[in-house]
Amino acid sequence: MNEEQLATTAKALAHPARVRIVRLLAAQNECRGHDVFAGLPLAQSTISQHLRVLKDAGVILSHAIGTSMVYCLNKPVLEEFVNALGEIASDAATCDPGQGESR
Amino acid sequence: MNEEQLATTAKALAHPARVRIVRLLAAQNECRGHDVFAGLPLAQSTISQHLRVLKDAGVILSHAIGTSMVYCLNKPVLEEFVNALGEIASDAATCDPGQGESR
DNA sequence: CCTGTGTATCGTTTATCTACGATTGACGAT
DNA sequence: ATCGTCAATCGTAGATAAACGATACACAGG
Repeated sequence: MNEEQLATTAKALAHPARVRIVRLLAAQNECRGHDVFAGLPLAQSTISQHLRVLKDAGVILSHAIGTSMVYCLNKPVLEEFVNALGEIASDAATCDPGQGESR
Repeated sequence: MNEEQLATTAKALAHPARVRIVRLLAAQNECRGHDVFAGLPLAQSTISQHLRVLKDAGVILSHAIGTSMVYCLNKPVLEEFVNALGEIASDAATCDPGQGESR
């Protein structure tokens, strides 16, 4: 996974509301739009925007069912991201002692 | 890890240049400032800003050595992030068939 | 046909991010 | 003292992002 892709996925997760959405979807697996709208203290239009960001990044999927929408996590995408970062983290040696100085 | 923390770390990783920096540090483990500056096609001041973002988020650590700086990954922070996301991903069931529709 | 429901999109405001050059300050070497 | 190096910070311009209300649209039910 290249830098662009990693950054794109990270960016999608770079807002508390979107993390919350992702958690909601993980917990419920297949979630009605209405439930998402009800699950956050934000305007419907704002949440819709967040959903779009997540979708554009490929983090979630959606399909219409009747008159409403169903959202769910795109598990493979999330997993790839986690794995790529996990590799980076495990490549790194633990950092030395005297660190915290801010100059 | 709460939504805020997850989002904060994700935000730090939400730019290709910063992902690149993180990879550099993972590869070299303890990296001179000069090497970071040389490793990216950006102005020194810009890179310094990116380093600060990463540092503020706790993703990297730094300390002065002589007249220059040394940067390294804050492995535990990265690992926590990866683990938290990994849990979310594994909580989720794989998403159903007919998905891709954009309405 | 009118109405309500569920979502997406538009338009706007305010805030944050990105990038750069220029400057600053600390330090070493000459 | 003067100069060069290293890195952070300042100031600024332009690009994106976040939030909202208002509006639009599709569809279901009466």
